[in-house]
Amino acid sequence: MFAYRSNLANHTMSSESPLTISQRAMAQPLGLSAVAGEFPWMLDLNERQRQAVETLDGPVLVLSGAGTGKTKVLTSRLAQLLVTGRAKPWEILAVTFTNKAAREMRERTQRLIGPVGEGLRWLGTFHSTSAMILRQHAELVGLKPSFTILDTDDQIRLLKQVIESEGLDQKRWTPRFLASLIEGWKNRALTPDKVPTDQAFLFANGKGAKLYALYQARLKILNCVDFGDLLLETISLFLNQADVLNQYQTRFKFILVDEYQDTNVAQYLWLRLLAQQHKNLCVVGDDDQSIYGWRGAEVDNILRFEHDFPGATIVRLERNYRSTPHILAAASHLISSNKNRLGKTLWTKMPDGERVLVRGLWDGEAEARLIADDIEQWRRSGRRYGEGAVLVRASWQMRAFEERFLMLQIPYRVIGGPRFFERAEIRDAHAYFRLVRSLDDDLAFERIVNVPKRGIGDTSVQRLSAAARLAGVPLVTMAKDLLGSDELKGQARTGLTRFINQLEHWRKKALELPHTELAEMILDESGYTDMLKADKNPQSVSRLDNLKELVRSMGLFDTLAAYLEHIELVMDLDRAEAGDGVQILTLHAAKGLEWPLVFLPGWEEEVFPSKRALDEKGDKALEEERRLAYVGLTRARESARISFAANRQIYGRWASVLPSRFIDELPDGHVDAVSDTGYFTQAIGAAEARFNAYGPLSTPPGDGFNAGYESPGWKRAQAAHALKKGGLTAAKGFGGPIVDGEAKLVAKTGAGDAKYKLGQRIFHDKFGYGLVAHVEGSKLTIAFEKSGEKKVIDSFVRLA
DNA sequence: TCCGCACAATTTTTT
DNA sequence: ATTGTGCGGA
Repeated sequence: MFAYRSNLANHTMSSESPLTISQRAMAQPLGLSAVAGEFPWMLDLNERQRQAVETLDGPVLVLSGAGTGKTKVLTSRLAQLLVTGRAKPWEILAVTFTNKAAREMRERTQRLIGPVGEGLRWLGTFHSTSAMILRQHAELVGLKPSFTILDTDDQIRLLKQVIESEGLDQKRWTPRFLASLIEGWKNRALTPDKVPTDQAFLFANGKGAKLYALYQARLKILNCVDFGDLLLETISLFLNQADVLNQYQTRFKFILVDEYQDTNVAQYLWLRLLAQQHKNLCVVGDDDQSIYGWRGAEVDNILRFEHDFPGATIVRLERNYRSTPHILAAASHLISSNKNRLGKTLWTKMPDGERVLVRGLWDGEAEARLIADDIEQWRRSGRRYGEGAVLVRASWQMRAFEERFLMLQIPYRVIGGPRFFERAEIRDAHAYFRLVRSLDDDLAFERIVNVPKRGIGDTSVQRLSAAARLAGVPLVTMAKDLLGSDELKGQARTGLTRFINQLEHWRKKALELPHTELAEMILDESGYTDMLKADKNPQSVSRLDNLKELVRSMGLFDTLAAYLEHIELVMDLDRAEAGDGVQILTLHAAKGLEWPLVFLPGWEEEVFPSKRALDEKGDKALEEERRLAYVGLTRARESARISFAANRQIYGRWASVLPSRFIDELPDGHVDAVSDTGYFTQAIGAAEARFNAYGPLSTPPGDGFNAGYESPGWKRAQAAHALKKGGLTAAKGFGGPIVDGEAKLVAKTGAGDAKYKLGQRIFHDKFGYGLVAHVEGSKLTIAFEKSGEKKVIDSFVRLA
């Protein structure tokens, strides 16, 4: 990796300096000896990478394939800009999507050039950078500099109020749906007045835009913004205040963007505005790894870069330092089925290694068993668990592996899932703190006024909010007024009185106590911890732990205010990454990571590519799914092992599934297809050969399902789709394939045979309870209690 | 106000 | 299967 530390003084000068005259003239390595010939990081770069680092002027698009050293280029470029004196740290804008990426970029830059990197004020996420700018000029867009950044939960609650205020049916028009529409509009930089009519009609018969406008108005009143606003408000600030825009355009001499393929329209406009003056915009990305279209990313941004920024230099990073040739060839061939791409040819100098393994299994359980066994074997061969990862399309697929790993006592870690700061208990705690910070934080008040239960139910809160809105005062103020009158009675009155008094009490204590002690006091006195302790739910123990962890992390900040300010944007306290364990994560979460051994299970039609994605977005989604497959394959350094099952339990129902079309798109020469009938290497017509190998496993016998038996998987998938339209479906209409009396049973027994014995009582999802009347391999004849004798496949049945 | 039951939904995820 | 949500009754 980076062998070079920050001792610039040692750099030798050389007449073969790569710098131009003008660069050399300007070179001012920040107080260190000027004109270092070869900067140390340069020695570490290949030709293309070097070009990407040295082309400092004008628009630059660095197309960096998987594993081609993208971050190295970015950080070297930062170092280059600083050390050659082309820019002061504060004159560089460097944006990423995640805090993690920003942190990594900062750290690695500092490793190259030392503490100079600390001065990079404008290295951050799109959102944090926008927030910095916006706080500076809040008044110009109708906000106070202290504006609060809403999280999704607050946002939904606010939207709920807005929808209610319009007298709409919450059930038909959910806040969640409106939130996703508004998010989509904001991603495309559409303010309420710009929402196209047809779009507005997606919600409540044309009220979409109006509700959006109402929501925005409420946000302003509450002095809040949501994540989308951070970008949008900044854009409108720039558009409406030429002097402000000019100030930033002048300041940012150089702009760097990471993961450009993930930018949405708003981010594109934002960048275009800022880059206008110096035009030194360098974007780094890979169109083939664009997998976030569903949340607004526009692959077009990267595809159109040359057009948008005329005269752009395009640098292709194609030398891969991660994977073996077989893996690269498989991935490259697969992705070549995509039409919408710029095109790259990855190559490597690595030795061949093993081919990509493709294996068909009887069902999901067998798949988990196989993968677990592989991992054990890997481990026995002297490797670590942590070198392996299981990459799934959707998180429900993780459970099978967890169960298996648990059984075999294979250590594992699930990456992703609910984030620490998104857990209910953490947000409840935050709501308390926010309310203590400022009493007019109505959203915080609403969240915890009855958590734990204080006898202040929905009716009381509704009445309170109505009155507060009418009077135009915060909820806490109105609550005090209300308590002075006889409006509230009984439990609600006692509860609210106590709550308000506690708030006052905590606010006083806030002045004397260190904030961590205050936090503990609040959690105790509010009854929150007692509530969790009393909760019999097994999760409440870990919730209490989370609260302890919360208080601990607060200790890292000087004040409560500093802490709250920080968490609004930087919500990714990494949970402890400890120990050696197999990692289980989604393909999305795997982007940017790598492992020697990568498992890619569940390559089945409707699972991967995901049926839902295809239904919603058709071909566009198919290409994105394919990119996801590409991302998955390119995570592997030494070994990539794809697998698919013939039968899978999805949402509690058994379904017979077909191999993914992506399997047919893999190139023959680089893939080994294996089934438990033997070991196959394809010479000709690989798909067929491969298919035949899987045939016995993956083709459920029965009417209609033999139709495409001789053809590749995709053709059969099409046949199955056609059948489905006619109502004859294995996945939905029936609880599983039925074996007709007459049907030739082509399938032989799968993994474990004769699981069932004569006379056993079983349960079938579709037909209910019955007794086993006859067993023939995996084919069972069952006498069902309700529907008589039927023939079914054993995997669709379980012991009753 | 709270609790329990019926019912529906169920990809991916960052800020 | 699982999990969250909304409604009706105690």
